[in-house]
Amino acid sequence: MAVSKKRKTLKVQEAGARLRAAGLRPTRQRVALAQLLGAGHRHVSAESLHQEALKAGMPVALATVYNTLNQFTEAGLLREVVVGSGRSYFDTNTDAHQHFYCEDDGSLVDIPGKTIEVAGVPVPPRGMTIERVEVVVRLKRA
Amino acid sequence: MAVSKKRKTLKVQEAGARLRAAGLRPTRQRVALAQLLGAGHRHVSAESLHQEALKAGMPVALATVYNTLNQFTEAGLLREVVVGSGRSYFDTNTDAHQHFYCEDDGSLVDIPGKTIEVAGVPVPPRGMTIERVEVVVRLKRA
DNA sequence: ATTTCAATTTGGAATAGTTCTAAACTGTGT
DNA sequence: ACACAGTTTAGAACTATTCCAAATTGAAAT
Ligand SMILES: [Mn+2]
Ligand SMILES: [Mn+2]
Ligand SMILES: [Zn+2]
Ligand SMILES: [Zn+2]
Repeated sequence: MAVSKKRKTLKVQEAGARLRAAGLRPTRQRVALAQLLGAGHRHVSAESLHQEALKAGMPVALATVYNTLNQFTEAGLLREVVVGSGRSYFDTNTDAHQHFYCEDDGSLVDIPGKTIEVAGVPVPPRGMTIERVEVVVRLKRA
Repeated sequence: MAVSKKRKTLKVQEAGARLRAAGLRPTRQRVALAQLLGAGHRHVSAESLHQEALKAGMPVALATVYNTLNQFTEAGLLREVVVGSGRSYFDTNTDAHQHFYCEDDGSLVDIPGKTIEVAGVPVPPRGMTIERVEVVVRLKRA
């Protein structure tokens, strides 16, 4: 029998609370997406999250998924990871950590926060501040 | 008076030689682009290089610029730097070095090769090899 | 020099990811 | 219940890039 994996989701109540805490109105759609994103560390694309919501019986427009992911990112609930032209992921883990990225299959794998050490980052040009030091370890099939 | 900056270009002869050395047929278009790219370290987008070629009186189709940049990259003459969804630059400096990237204006600035030190890169997942460790220092206007 | 043909170029169509628009809807305060 | 700013939505629009099939061309062979 084809056992369909069921991902653990947050309770509506908790998702709503997180949204309010971030200053976002807990609409039906935002709560649904927050529920899907809320449990565990995940890397999603707008398209993949959209599919997931539909399958979970929570219909949401793709435009809303984009809006929501951007709002969550601005609110600090998500982090955006850019790996290739046109391929950008949203990461539910907002702590400092890095990624393996495999160009062949587009997969993104976490490297725990304390693993990689970056030293010697120079002072930024006048009038600029460092927002983040991003390390992506690009992989190829051996 | 508006002094139009004239960028130094390679001689046709030398551009041709580089192409042959890389196993690429020195067509008129490829020679023209190689001339523009050949002198000094540069960061170009397909669109910016296309404009530059037109202004220099070397008409080339945009599709050809894309083809050529990709071929040059495969041949090891260029390196591709991905900074944001849809924004990818080609770098004439293929040596190991890193970049400052300013999201506000899309500018890319070199960080010399030996400046940043990355330690603790973990062993890649089974069946994969590390192709490159990419460090991008993301900046915001202060 | 002429011939030949695979490699290359080209303009336009096609694609993919994302944002925009303006009308419909809904959460929240009164 | 009412009002309205905030939100959602379908579809159009946009941007960067690749694909296509026809025309051109570099270089090798005669
Ligand atoms: Mn964004
Ligand atoms: Mn490419
Ligand atoms: Zn991650
Ligand atoms: Zn560079």
